[in-house]
Amino acid sequence: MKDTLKSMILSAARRAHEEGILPCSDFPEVVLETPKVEAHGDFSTNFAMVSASIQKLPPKKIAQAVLDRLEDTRKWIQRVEVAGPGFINFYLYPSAWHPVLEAVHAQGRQYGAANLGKGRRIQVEYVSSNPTGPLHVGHGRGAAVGDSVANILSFCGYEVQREYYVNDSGRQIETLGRSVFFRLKALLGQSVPFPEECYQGDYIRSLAKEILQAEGDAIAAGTDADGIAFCARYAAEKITAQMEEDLRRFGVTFDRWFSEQSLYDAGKVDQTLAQLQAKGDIYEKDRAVWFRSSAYGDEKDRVVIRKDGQPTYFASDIAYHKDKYERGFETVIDVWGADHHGYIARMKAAVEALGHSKERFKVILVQLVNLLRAGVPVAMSTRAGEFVTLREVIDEVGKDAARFLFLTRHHESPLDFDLELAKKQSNENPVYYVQYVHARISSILNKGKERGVEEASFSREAASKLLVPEEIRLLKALAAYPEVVRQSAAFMEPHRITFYLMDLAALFHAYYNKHRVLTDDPILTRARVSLVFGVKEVIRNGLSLLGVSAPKKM
RNA sequence: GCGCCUGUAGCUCAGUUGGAAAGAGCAACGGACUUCUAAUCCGUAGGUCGCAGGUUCGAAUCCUGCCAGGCGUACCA
Repeated sequence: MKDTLKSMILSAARRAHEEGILPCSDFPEVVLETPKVEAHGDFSTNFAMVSASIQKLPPKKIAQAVLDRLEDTRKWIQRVEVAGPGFINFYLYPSAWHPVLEAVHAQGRQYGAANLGKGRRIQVEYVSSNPTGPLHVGHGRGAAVGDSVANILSFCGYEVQREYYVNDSGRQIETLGRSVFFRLKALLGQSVPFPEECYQGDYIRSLAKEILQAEGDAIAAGTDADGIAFCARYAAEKITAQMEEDLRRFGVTFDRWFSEQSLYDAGKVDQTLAQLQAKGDIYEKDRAVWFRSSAYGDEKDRVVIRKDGQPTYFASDIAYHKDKYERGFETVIDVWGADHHGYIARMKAAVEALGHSKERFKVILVQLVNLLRAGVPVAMSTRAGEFVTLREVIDEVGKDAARFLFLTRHHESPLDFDLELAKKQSNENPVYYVQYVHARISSILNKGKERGVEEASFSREAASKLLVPEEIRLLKALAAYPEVVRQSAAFMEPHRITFYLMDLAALFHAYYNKHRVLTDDPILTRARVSLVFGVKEVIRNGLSLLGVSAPKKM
């Protein structure tokens, strides 16, 4: 609809030019927007104001010239006016909105989909928490954002792969092994000191107990080094499996769990460093090996091999990203916690040094989550093993409420997550507000079916009965959905969907309270059933992009 | 010190990428259930968009400089 109006405006302007009223044949792109105030019409364009400097004419004069030459072949426009400093405002007939409903009915689950991606391959990597402890709330936000971005991109025509990078190598895994090993020793009755840098949480003791029961004798008989290595492998696998299960319950599943260790096993870290070395981007200084990231915009060079000979995390991360591009992804998206933002410049530098455009690497930074209970901050410290796990949050407030609340903020603003609020089944909790629309409409449709109303049918005759302002508002909102999805994909901002759904829900609840869907007039009833069915479809579609269910009953 | 993010109603936050008079929810106050789900709705009240300049027809939005908060600034990950 917008596109049709845009081309109407442009051809009117061209005619004005041919008639010699507008001197210049150069026209800006027509931007149509929905005014904030309903009194300013259904659509509005600043075309005349933007053209003013090119045409060297007052905006109002240009607007009038365009307005006089509009050819409304579809009979949509009830009234056009020049307003304010030179806006052209369009007031449409209710019938202009009826085709929207036809599109929603025809496209169903696909309504709102776009083909921005044109099948291009894109990878979203998210969560990627070290397998040294359980997932906590902060990871939950990253999971919700990453998963939703993946859903949205997939809905918009990208071929999306979801990946979890498992840091199953290096120092922190060794620390994990030692932590479990020392706890196990203690269980064996040996008094050993428990180093401060080791993980303190209770889950370490549980793991030690498990190993003791299964492999206790072998561990006791073997060397400490073997014992630590065994504990490390066992614990990392076990924790990874638990994370996978937690995420599954959170509605998040990955196409691939990518092991950091596998990069070393396949010699890919060495290969990658050799490639950079061949380009002259690697050098030795102070007995360590450095990557010349400052040549690619980073503030300084970075160590890739420490002087003790051990590669840094960054070294394998470069190899990992090289591997991603070799797997054929055109764009690679990493979802990181905001505390990693200092890492972006060096990773971008690495991507560029590997010969890929920086544009092909994007980072979504997700800000911290402050966990509250009834307004009081809940203390969290990973070191001390005091934290609220994602699993506890899911158990306490449910998957839907948690995922929805994580997406009620722009991902770059910090989020207060209140456990009590999340559990509240009231207006304070937006997830129920939106889901309630779906449940209410489902209920209406059931009642309608009992009375013999066909739910999914659309007819132009019936649709023409949709005339009250609340109905037009709903139709306009449905019409806006595809644009919201596109923007959400373009900016990788799922919260746009969340806010759209809350707005649509508000419009529906207002309509519901003012008008009855099932009336004595069969044609009007059919029209309204058809409308609310459309609303239900869009609510369900939107919620599914957020990974939230759309219940038929509440 | 430098870098990134954030400052919008009492609180929590949106703001269509530069548009018209600034938008919700919560909290406060007053109303609406014999009706398709009241987990809902209607109404009232609430603002120097951190501050100061600049860019132009027009700024919460872009630029510069301050102020405040968070995070980062490892041969940790």
